[in-house]
Amino acid sequence: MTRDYPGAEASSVDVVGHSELHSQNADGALAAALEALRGMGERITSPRVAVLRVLAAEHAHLTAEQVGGALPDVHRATVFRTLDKLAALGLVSASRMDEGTGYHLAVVAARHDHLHARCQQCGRVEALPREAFREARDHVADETAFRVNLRASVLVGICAACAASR
Amino acid sequence: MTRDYPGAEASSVDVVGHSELHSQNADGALAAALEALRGMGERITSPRVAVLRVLAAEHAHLTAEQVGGALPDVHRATVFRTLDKLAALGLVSASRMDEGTGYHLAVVAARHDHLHARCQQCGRVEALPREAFREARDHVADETAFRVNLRASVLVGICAACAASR
DNA sequence: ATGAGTGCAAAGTGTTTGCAACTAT
DNA sequence: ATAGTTGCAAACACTTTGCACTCAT
Repeated sequence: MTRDYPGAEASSVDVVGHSELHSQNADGALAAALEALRGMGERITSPRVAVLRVLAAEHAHLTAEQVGGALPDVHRATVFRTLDKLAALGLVSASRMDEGTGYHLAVVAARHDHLHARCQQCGRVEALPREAFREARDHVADETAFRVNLRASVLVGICAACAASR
Repeated sequence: MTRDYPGAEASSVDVVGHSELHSQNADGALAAALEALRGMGERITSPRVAVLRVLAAEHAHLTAEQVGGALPDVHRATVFRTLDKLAALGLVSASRMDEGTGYHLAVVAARHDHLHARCQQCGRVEALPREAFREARDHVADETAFRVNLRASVLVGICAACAASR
């Protein structure tokens, strides 16, 4: 489940302190995403490549505006349509954040098996180990019958950097 | 900390299966909120009373649109301004949900010491016991230095009703 | 060649703001 | 009386849509 696409050689990572790692694998992830796109019979167009490249380069969740801002030559409407499509195809995962909908490459997300956490102060989204919350989730499921979906949830808090600077 | 305002007589509640309970205390909570408003030297106006009444009646998080929809005689701009103000005063708590910003009475939130969970299917927000997640939060804080703020977080999952109906 | 995908412009949403009238204090 | 609030309308930012054209297949 972890190595099911090319360019996944550096798989065993700790979930936090990840940011550097992604630039290393960015093109691998990009290639993988394009491969997947092609495999699904979808067309490889320059806007799609561009959007995927942006998402592959940044680990953080990016809003449509941020993606569009990084790609001045791609029309905004196309950015929205492309992100929607990629999300529908399952290639990127979308989650609602304070600033709008945030997108990032699903392969990256799946590989990390993480949980999203957004810093209330700086707004950055980072990844937390999901296992830590599994027990709590199961406990809650037993007690209340509500089944928490950790993958889809976004926790909120204060990141290490912001905690340090105050 | 739990009984610090009038109308809080039914305090010891399990956090789930709460919906009925709120209608009982709705006017108590409303009175408390108005009392607090007054105490802060704020003016008691009919839009404010109306908005608070709506929030006191419904336990679920309501969006500005829902509140406004319930109050056709209050101008939308006023609904937004009122909710903003009440949130700034700390009388209502605001959290970003899929459908926009959700608001509910802070006194209710504080009393319940809960954690928000939104059903991916029906969209309803319910409360989960917060304690279940404390350990996980502390564990994550030790390991990653990210301090999860459970009060501000909104988990996502499938509620009991939706899980049953499929 | 041909239909999916794109760019553009225009229309929707949901939210905010300037200002005159109003009203709780 | 008077400062804080409201209603209105207009502005806003973000997202979606209709349509003609382009380009990957």
